Amino acid sequence: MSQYEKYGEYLKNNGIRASSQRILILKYLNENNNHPTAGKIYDELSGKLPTISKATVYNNLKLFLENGLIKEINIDNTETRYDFNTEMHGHFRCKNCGKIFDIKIEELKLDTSDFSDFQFDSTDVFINGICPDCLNKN
Amino acid sequence: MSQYEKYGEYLKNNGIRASSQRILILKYLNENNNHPTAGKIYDELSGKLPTISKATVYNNLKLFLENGLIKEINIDNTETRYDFNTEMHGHFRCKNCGKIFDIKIEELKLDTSDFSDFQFDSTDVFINGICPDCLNKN
DNA sequence: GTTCCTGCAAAAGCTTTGCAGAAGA
DNA sequence: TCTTCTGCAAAGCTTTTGCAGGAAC
Repeated sequence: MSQYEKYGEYLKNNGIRASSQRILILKYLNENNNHPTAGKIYDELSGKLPTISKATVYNNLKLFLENGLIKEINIDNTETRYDFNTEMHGHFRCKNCGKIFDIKIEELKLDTSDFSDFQFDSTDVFINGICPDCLNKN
Repeated sequence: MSQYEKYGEYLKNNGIRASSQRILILKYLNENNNHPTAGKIYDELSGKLPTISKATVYNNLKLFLENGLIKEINIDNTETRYDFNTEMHGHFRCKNCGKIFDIKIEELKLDTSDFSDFQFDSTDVFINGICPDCLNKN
């Protein structure tokens, strides 16, 4: 089975029709752990499939998100980033250059005494700071 | 010293000129722990000071943020929320109604072995889920 | 008096939506 | 064949910017 077919199967197993656009978007997210924005994904895929539109990218990212295939990162207020990886990790964001680094979480304990009737779906940890490259420049 | 003068002093102590607009914005954030958006703050203040503009609200929120007077919450991708409180707590957001609740963090331990040369400025913990009110409705 | 701020309007992003034609099952 | 998706363009949001008049110090 080709890479292409593999992603198609994966989509169908999740109840999503397998269009070539969807396969390309999913493949990109899986192969590039760069926390890309929708715009970045669009720019990259335009090279391979020039007719693809931004609306398709946005609509399908939303669809993947609703089906739990990907994760949303709202560490920056101007644009949403996406992440294929689902294992528990935090995100460090450099205030200066905007680069994002994965950081492993060893332990997170919340006081849930007032939240017994709440349904918890996901937890995100965001760290803001400055990366070594930017520290050296200043 | 009046409430008004108190906020003015607070601003000056932080090297910021004390305009009536700035005092109102800061006062609103301090007295309302609702994690308001810029739009919400503008709407509320328009009642007291009809001539205030959205640009002023946005510009001053940015200014307060840069000076560490307030905190930014990017739990939702469509709009930025603000928080006067600086003590360490997480934010629970209901996926259904969008309401935000403060949640106390007992412990957070990160694996910083690969981050020794990074400067850490702030840490945010966001939890997504569904609140009891919305759970009961469905 | 000098500097900085406000308010207005317009612009600049990111994201969503309506609809006709095309592709998937 | 029937349903669903794509691509285009336009619209809808939040947020930022330029500039003349006004307020703070």
